[in-house]
Amino acid sequence: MKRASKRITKERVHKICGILNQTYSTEYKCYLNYETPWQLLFATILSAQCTDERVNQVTEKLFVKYPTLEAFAHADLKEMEQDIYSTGFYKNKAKNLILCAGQLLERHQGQVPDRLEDLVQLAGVGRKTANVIRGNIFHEPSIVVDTHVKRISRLLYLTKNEDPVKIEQDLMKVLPREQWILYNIQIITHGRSICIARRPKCGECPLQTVCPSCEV
DNA sequence: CTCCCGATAT
DNA sequence: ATATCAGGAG
Repeated sequence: MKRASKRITKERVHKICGILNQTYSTEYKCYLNYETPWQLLFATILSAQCTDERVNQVTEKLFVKYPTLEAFAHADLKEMEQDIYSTGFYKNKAKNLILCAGQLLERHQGQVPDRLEDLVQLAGVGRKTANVIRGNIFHEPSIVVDTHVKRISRLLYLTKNEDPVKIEQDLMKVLPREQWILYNIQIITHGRSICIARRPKCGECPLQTVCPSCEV
């Protein structure tokens, strides 16, 4: 097959978005299960270096056992470590959940803040988690650079950077604003099903004609 | 930069 | 055995 151009042209970007929208869902629905904003925040904190499927298994029980921010804030550390054990990094995550719950109650009246500066001040919340909240809860156009977005955006030559902040800026320049949140959700779907980190299934990839890294 | 860290696929 | 999974903090 003819190698796709590495240039970031409007035509190639438009094609990429078109294929993604045609292939994957155009719903603003993430894969983490939650009922309230703070539950999405906590689920996202737990999702660091862990599959969202496992996070959902853990949070299903966790949000029943600890139904409120107050319950989290007053939880026993060792007990919560066991409750979230299988998500990995369980000591850090348990400590952060308890701390974060207290911070939400003290600083924000139990509400999840919408500003990036406030979100990243919370325990266990970095730029990626903050952008997930801004996109999914407050519907603020935002680019979420997770492991899939980083890997696949580089394969597509939409960025040459390694730094998540620079990748975020590159993608904001290139992608239409209304596509920002969708791009993230669709790329995750794509990264789990087709463009798998270990062994990308280029033969089954709908982006063959626009991906410079295509191995077909 | 290092450390945190279990579960799964290959 | 090793890479990878919706990263964040010191």
